[in-house]
Amino acid sequence: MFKPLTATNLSEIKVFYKFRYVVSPRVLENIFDKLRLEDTYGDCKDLKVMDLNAGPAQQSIIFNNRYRCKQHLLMDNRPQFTNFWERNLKKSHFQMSPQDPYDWESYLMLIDHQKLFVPEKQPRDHIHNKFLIMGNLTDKKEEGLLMQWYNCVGQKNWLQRFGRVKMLLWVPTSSARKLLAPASSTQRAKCSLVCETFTDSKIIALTQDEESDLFDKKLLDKFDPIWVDYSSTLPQKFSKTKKSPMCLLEIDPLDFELNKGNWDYVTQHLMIQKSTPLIDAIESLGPGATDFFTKQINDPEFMKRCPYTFSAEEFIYLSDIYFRWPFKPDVFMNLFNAQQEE
Amino acid sequence: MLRTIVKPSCHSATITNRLIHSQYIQIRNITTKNSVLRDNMSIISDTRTSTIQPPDTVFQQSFLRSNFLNKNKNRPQDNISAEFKLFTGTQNSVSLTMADKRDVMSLWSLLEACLQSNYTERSFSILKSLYEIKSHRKTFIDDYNYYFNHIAKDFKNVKLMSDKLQKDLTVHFVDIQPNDKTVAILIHQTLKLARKNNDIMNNSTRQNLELFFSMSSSGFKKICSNIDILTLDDYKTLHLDLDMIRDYQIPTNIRDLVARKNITMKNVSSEDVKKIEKEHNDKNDHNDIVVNSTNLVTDSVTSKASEPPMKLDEDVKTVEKDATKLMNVDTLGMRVIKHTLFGLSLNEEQKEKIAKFNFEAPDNVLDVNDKRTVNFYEMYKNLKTDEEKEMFETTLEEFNQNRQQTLEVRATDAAKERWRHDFEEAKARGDLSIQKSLNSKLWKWYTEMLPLLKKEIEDCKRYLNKETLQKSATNRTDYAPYLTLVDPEKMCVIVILELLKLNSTGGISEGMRTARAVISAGKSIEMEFRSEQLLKNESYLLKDINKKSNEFKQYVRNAKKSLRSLKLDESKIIWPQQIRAKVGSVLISMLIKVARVPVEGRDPISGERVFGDAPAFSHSYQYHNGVKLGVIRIHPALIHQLNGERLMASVQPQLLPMLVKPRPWVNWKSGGYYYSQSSLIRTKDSPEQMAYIEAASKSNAIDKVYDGLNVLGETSWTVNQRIFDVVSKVWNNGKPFLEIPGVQITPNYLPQPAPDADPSVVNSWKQKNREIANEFAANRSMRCDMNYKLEIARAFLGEKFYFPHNMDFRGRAYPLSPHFNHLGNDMSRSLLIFWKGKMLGKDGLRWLKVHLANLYGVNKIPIEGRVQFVEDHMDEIRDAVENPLNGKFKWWQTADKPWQTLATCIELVEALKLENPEEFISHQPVHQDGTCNGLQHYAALGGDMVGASQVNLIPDSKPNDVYMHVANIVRANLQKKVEANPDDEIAKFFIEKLNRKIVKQTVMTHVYGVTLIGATLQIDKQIHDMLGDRTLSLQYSKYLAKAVFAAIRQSFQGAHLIQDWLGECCNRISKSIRLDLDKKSIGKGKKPEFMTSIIWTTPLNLPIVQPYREISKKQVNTNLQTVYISDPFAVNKINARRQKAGFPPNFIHSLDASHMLMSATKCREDGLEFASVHDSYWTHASDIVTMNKNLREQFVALHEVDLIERLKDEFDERYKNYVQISKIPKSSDMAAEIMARKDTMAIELGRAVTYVDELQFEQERLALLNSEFEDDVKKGQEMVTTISLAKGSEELFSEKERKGEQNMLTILTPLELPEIPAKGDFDVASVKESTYFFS
DNA sequence: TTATTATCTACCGACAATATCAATAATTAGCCG
DNA sequence: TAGCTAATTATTGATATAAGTAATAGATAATAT
Repeated sequence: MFKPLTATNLSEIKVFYKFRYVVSPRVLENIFDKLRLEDTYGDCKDLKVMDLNAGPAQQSIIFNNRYRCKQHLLMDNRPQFTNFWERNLKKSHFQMSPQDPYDWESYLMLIDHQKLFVPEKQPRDHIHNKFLIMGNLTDKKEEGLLMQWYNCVGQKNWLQRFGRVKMLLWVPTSSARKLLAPASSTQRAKCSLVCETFTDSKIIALTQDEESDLFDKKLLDKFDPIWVDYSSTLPQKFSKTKKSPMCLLEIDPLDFELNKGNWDYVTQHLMIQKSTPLIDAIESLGPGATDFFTKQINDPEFMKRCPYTFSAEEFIYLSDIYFRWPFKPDVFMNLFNAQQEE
Repeated sequence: MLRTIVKPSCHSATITNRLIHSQYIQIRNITTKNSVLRDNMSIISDTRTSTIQPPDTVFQQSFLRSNFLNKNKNRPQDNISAEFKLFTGTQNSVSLTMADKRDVMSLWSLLEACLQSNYTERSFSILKSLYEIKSHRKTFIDDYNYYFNHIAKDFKNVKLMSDKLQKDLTVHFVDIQPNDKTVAILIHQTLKLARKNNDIMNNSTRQNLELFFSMSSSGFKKICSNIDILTLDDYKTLHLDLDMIRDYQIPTNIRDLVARKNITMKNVSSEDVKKIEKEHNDKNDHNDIVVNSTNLVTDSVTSKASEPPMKLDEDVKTVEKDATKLMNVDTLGMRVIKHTLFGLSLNEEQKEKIAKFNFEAPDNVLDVNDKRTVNFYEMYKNLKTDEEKEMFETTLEEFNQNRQQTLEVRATDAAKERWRHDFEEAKARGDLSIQKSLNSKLWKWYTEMLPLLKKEIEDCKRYLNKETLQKSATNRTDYAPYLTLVDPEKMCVIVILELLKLNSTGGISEGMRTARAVISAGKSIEMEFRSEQLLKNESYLLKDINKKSNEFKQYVRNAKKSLRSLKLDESKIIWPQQIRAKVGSVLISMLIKVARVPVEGRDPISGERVFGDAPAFSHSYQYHNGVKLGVIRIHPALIHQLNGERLMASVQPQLLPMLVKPRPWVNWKSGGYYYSQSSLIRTKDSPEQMAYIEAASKSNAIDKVYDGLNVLGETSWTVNQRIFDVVSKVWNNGKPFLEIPGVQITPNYLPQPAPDADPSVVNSWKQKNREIANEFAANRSMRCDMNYKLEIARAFLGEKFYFPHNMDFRGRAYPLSPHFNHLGNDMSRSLLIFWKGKMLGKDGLRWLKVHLANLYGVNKIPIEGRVQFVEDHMDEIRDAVENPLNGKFKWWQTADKPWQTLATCIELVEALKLENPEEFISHQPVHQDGTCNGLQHYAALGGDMVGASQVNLIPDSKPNDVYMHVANIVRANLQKKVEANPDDEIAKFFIEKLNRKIVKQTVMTHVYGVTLIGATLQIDKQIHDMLGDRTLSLQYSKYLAKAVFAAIRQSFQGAHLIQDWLGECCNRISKSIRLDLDKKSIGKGKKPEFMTSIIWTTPLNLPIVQPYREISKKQVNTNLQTVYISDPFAVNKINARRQKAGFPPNFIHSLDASHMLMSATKCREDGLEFASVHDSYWTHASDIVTMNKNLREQFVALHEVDLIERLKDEFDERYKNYVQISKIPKSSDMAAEIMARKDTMAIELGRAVTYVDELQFEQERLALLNSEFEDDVKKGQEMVTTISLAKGSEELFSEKERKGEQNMLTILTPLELPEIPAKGDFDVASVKESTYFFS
């Protein structure tokens, strides 16, 4: 049992790098109550946890007190936090890594080279029951990394190569809104499709603010999240720009099989003109796409619909058609374009 | 009834909006259902009123030094004077606010379009809009005249016409007075009607004419000067038949034509013609060859209609150029050009005439009947006497006049014919050929697109005629007037060529950016339209003349020739960018609809090959850094057909080298090509720049600039065939050679990693492939560019040609024709030689050798050493000439500039073959380059002794090398550092490794204001291989960059002070505001936006306006997508950073440009051929000594005036009543005073004082001071404002004080520029004796 | 008014984001006795 | 048909987009507090 950090401890941290962390033990306990991780990890005695951008690590402490997992690694490369650990977590049994969670190399190093943290590889027929990823990406700028982690689920690489590894991520509420936007929502974006196609994502908790107000009420009702007050978070003093409304997502990867390259290409291009009827938008897949798709789909009503109304399944259907197109352009062509000259 | 109730306008509606709105209401009942005016103005949306205003005319009076103009006029050869002109407020257009100006421009283009398409009603409503723009009123009559001239031709009688005018000017356009042009229109129409009704001598006609003549106060002569209105017949009738105008009232250049009583237009007796011909010939003192030669030329304008379609196969085949065939030669664009060149090949008669020349040359050159090249250059070279040469050139010139016209005007026709020809040929061979032949495809697209386009044009016309009641497509309302201007056939051809040309541009490998495509397509249409207009205007004056009379044509031609150079005041109308985009997109979307290509693919499931057809183009998007980018993709199948090379289509036929001397520059819009309009200055659509140039042009202040540019344009060139042969051999080989990359069909991408590979692996794969794609694209574009160059060179083999020039905004000259010119790379330079040859002579031979050494890279040793160097390498040189590619030594290939080296080797060896090499006729340009020209000017300005000697301004026995010098200083400084600190590893490293090359780029770019990090990266590029580690090498580089900066500062102290002074001036000016600025632009309590750009005039009076402003872009809807384009007329605050960074280099460049132009003029006076590449000057070897002398003298002449002082004087006056924002310590007395005054002001006003108030008070004070009444002046003197109190604050507080102090008060203070730094001891006159100044 | 954060980084020739949605302005349609 | 409101259409401004952020580091402008 490691005592949760006190306000005095935490006041050592001066800068939060625009991130936000829940530090109230009570709120954290509530959250874990709701998560019911026991259902997945049982007694947790084989559970390994990777805690990315762990920050003040209050959540890690509460978690570990509760579940006593086999291995718990905190990763953060920001001096405010690593120094804080140095001073306050010396006696904990956390494994601390000062590497950059942003850098893919950090994981290769830890797992493949130094073998300091080696998760078990499990088949994809169930959620991984010995490996959990926790993380905090609450700065808006980290949205890119969040999307990449989501993408890793689709690619089955990075930490997701070990199986369907659950992720508990604190993310900006605005990002969560995009990710969870259902079909026919105006918020629907390509990343919503990533989320819907590759994961089962749920809102567990969120801060109440103007961002959370923008969430679709029905959606929130469905998740029935825990409302977190800013008083249970750090930093306490913040300006408008550093408010960082945030939201905890429980992300369970799904089992799926598909040609990701084609799928990416099709979704990306169609979602550019998401409110344009398919019949008009489809040609942007390549010269002659209209002819081929119209013939293959053979459903004028479908062609009249707009991409933002399509479900994940419908996009898979479209990317299957794309796959069958003999004259399809190389989906990687445009990845190499557009660089500046000397 | 007019609607009288105007709804209250909304908040955001600005002045212009309101204006438009009210007009709309006024005009409603004139136009029908559709509101034309809304349409008129719909492209005008952003309506902020301007705050860019040049100083008003009150200021201007005092600015113009009265003696300046006279002085200049009387002594055109005058040296540079310390006087300057400001060109402010001299033009109405300048004093327009920018927003108004934009409205005017938009309306102009619309007016032009509507009139050309005869939408008179609509045109009239546009006129009304123009009339409503108050600031435009003064010149409104010109617009009205334009309109009136168009509609006047439809009047049945004179009464109707004058009634219309009467009504317009009294009812609709109150207060507008007719001017001389209005009168000219009335007269012309009256005469025309009279002629038709055969009552010229009728009394009423005479009465009408007399009445009209009396309408304008400007006098008969002025009225008669409208040669764009009055025709030759009119002049004749007025002068000869009616005797209403006198001889001297007729414009001089056509007086001769009119005065000849015996020529009537109806019947020209053959005797008369002979007489004329005789007179003409006598006058020119030509012999019979020339007389005959005149028949070489047919009047192309008159013959155009009746001319049979070109027969491509025959023409092209008969005059096959005798040169190595190039790979990819069979490309579209070049065929067009070649065809036009060949298509005008000599007919039998012409050949005969040419054969009459007394050639002394091998038969193959002579025999024009042989199916070989007509190589004018060989012919010319082989003529024996100067007389014959001169005669030959005259003949060629006349012959080329028409070829030039064809080249500029008929290129699209030629392309189209070519396609059809290829299609028919392919059809004859069967379906397969059609599939294979690119041109056949293009023809098919063309035929399919044409009906679509015609239908669209019909729709547009219906819309414009209000026939259609249903809503038009929203974009059509904007583009409709413009789409009806150009022949649809031409538009199809243009848009097809445009799309093919843009393949692989903008970083897209199989396509192009949509934005760029639509805009350039629109621009091309506009250019075509403009060119047609020019053509129309040209023949206007003579349009009534009987065209059938064959003999008379010659006469006409002569008249035209004299008129050609006289096209004054050409169209200043430009289509708004949005219109270009819309026009372009409608055409492109049509092409996308019809253009298809056969394609081949593989069924992913069965694996079978599948054939089909697909659109050749498709519209799509890409993401670039998460940002969308519209692209037009080209189907890979078509890309394949283009064989990996970009099509040659983009060689805009209008912009090739010219076959005749360019039209001389006479004003800012007139010069260069004959049928495509170019502007003196390459303004980036900046209205501010244009306004100043126009003002300068109108006041005839920049004639010297024109002179200089004309010299550059008159230099005649031809292609160096021997180099061409070598280059084409290398080219066809397809392998990399020197800087020519090898042929590569597709990039060799790395295979895709497994889908579940680690992200880092995927990323590095992407990264590497991106690099591969980049390199591939770079190589291809390089090869493409080379291909252009070679193709143009090939087309112009044996031709005599010229490069028309214009200037960038600093005054540096550039050829108008892209790709192939003397500013190009080593290869294109080597392909160019002077058409005229000059005997080497003693000096020439020597300089040819020096030149060779310079090109090789041996240019840092004394002249004699260079001569010696060449003499020591004669074996290698001979080897290079005998066997350039497979010689023993391949010496030339190791040169700095290999191709030019080879060219010079050949010239030298040829000369040495002669018994007396000094008698060799040389065509090779020999260069004289300044040693770091920017620093030369800086040193002269700063009077630096050390600096001046390092850049060879001071006579010396050997040339100095700045780069070496700087490197040495750096090394010495490092040495000291090591002595002080033996552990300084970096210093030690560089003491060992430092060389000239490492510092060269940094020294060079230092003049351009390179920053520390920029220099660091440059140096890093040089050294990172030595160190390997990236972070380490950057660390080292930064260290050295600092050291280099210090060293430069050390040795060019004076120069540096100047540079700093320029920078500080710029700082202050760009943070200043006009006292009388639009107060509304200042937000409540906010700081005003800075709008003042740096403006100065060069020693040649060219006004230079730095165009750096924040750009504001808007999305514009087009048929394909929205495009994001900037509105050039938007009023934006300046970009202070760029203003500051750009000013020092721009100022220096404006000086070196002046130097060049002055030198050019001088050299031409001395009879030299002259060309320049900014700071490299070219002439014949024999003339180098003269040129060098001229260069030095002109440099001295330029710098004899203290140019910095001149600049300061100019700034002081130009920015006289400007106010800058500054900070002073709160603790100072001045601050206290200002605060106190502010408090009293606040009490006076009863509220807190704003910046606006402060400005208002100061303005009041100045107004009082300038008042006529003594009382007021006295009041003004007594008045104290916060700003008057702040006078002198800049000098009062030093930089340090400002930095150190925490508590600062922001104040407004009159703009004051820092004192000029003291000049060093260097006397610029010593340059006259400095041999190595340029070498 | 001051502290933090974003931007930009050598001149010229030279060359470029876009779809969508919500809010608001402008225009048209419709209404009635 | 005048004069009003309702309905429709056009315009404008804000926002999201993708998804390694190649390296650098220091001055300065812009923005938020």
